[in-house]
Amino acid sequence: MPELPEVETTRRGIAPHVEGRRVARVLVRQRQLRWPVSEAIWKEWPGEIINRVGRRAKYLLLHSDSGTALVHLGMSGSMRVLEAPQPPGAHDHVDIVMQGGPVLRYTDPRRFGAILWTTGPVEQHKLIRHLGPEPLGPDFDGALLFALSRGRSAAVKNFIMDARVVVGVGNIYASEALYRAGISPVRAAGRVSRQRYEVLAEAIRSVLSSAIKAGGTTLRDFVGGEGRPGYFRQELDVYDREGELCHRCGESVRRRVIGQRSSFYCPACQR
DNA sequence: ATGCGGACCTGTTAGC
DNA sequence: TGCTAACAGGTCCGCA
Repeated sequence: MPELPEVETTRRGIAPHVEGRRVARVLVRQRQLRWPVSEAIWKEWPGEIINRVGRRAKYLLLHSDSGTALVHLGMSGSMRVLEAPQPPGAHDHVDIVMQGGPVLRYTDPRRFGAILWTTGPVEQHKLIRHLGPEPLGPDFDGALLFALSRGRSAAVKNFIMDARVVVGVGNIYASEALYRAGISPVRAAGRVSRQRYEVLAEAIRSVLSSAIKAGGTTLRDFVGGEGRPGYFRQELDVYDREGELCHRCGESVRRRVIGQRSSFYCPACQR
């Protein structure tokens, strides 16, 4: 699924096509996603102008005067712009038809995503309010990671994937950032020094920024807002490279399950 | 408060 | 070739 770079790629891809345009109608073919698609999505949204496409964590926020659509892509979702009509495939659950023609098509085979409507301040929404800082924003740094990690016995990989600590770091980029920082993914979060958290915070920022530049990572089926795959896969150092050679030292990359998720690391470079 | 496991759902691939 | 099991980019929730 889309982690932060893929969601940001989607945001940048769709924004120019929908900002300032009016929603003509919304077609919901499959209402049952992680939660049922909000009724307001097809009852209240049509007629509204999408003023701005924002993002908080992995949520896309389509702002209108009377409310905001929250879109989450789950594990397997994508949202892209169709300039010309195309017949829907099996997992094309929702079409947002814009006045003048373009269609925002939401696709999600596993249906772990969500499309919800909210009025009132988005930052107070139940799914948003508990979230930690944006990793590319001003409130995230090594000092924060250090402070929040004291006394915590959980693996540092799980710690940086905890959205209350920092948002947007998913399974791919957690492994990649820990590799760049030279920290073992299984090390207890509370046993990483302040100095090493500074390095890790910078590694998280750099890997996410580079992935955004590449249009995200496509492992199997991700496409961005313009329908194109992301090219960061070529730049991955460890993720999905079990048995292949470490780009830095030549040791073979290992896979290990941590917190029920596959993790990849170099046993020589990461301590 | 923290940490863990289960839940949601479908598709692809590895292994027998 | 065909069946089965494992695994996949997320994250909420309930329990210990």
